[in-house]
Amino acid sequence: MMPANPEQIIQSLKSRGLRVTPQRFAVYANLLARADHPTAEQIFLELNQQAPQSSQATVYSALQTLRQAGLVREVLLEEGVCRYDAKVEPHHHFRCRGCGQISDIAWETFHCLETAPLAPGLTIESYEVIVRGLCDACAGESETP
Amino acid sequence: MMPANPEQIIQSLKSRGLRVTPQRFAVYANLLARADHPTAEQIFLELNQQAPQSSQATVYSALQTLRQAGLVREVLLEEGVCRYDAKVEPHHHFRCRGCGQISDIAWETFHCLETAPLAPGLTIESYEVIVRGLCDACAGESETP
DNA sequence: CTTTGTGCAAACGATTTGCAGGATG
DNA sequence: CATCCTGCAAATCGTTTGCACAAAG
Repeated sequence: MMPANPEQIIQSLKSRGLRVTPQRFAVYANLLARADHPTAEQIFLELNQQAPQSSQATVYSALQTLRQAGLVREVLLEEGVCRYDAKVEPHHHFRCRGCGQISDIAWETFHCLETAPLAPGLTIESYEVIVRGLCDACAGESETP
Repeated sequence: MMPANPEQIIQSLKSRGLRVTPQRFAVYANLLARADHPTAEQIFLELNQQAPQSSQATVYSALQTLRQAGLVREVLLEEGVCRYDAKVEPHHHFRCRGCGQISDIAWETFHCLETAPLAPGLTIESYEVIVRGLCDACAGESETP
């Protein structure tokens, strides 16, 4: 992976034909630096924790732009919440029912479509496995109720 | 499958300890009769097409109740839209990028977890494969642009 | 008769929009 | 210097809530 180099971030933006603005840079850099899968609002809050850097509308618009440029991906695992992920290479997700934490699952873990031809007439562009359950910590807690 | 029998619907509701009201019955019957995966609003509109039968709030509340009772399942494939599905047995989904249509994929099509032990410490409760691409019709349209 | 569901309208949270001013390439 | 981005506040969309009335068991 090895992200976080400012030069690389700027290059990524430029290579997609995007203007490099402080706000857009900040949003993308923040997302690259995080291992969780934050919502737009979480990014907005973290960016402006020290000093105001970016308005709400700008964070939303930056995320849309980044998504259209293919630098960022959305993750939809909960009702009414749209999360974002700077890791665009294909991978799967696990969501803990207890704490809501979302973790990545390596792509190589499953090979679903290689072996199973889908319904005829469907052109497959991508797929993803979503796993739900309890993480280590949450499973331990609910063990002895 | 063979749903749609009013008696069966009433029995399903009762068996989960739910009161059988006309509105709740209508919401569940409508969902059972549909092959698509409608949003709450779509159900609301279809129910009230002929004559007013159920208010918006009641449809939402009925769906919540049915979901808690395990008679209905939510399907999250698009940003900001929560769809519902009366087919609660495990299965996968395909979403067409062109028309947005969602179709079911039989559970037997994939067997992901049987062969792949996940990360240690994770208790798996369920999983689902989400496939994206183009359906027959949409693939044909975009063939010669 | 007690409990639970319904309808309405107002409240709500997340996201989008219109527009004027500002920064980027 | 033309284009695109930002910030603000208002608008919008889907969903939830509070409360009085009505219906189910």
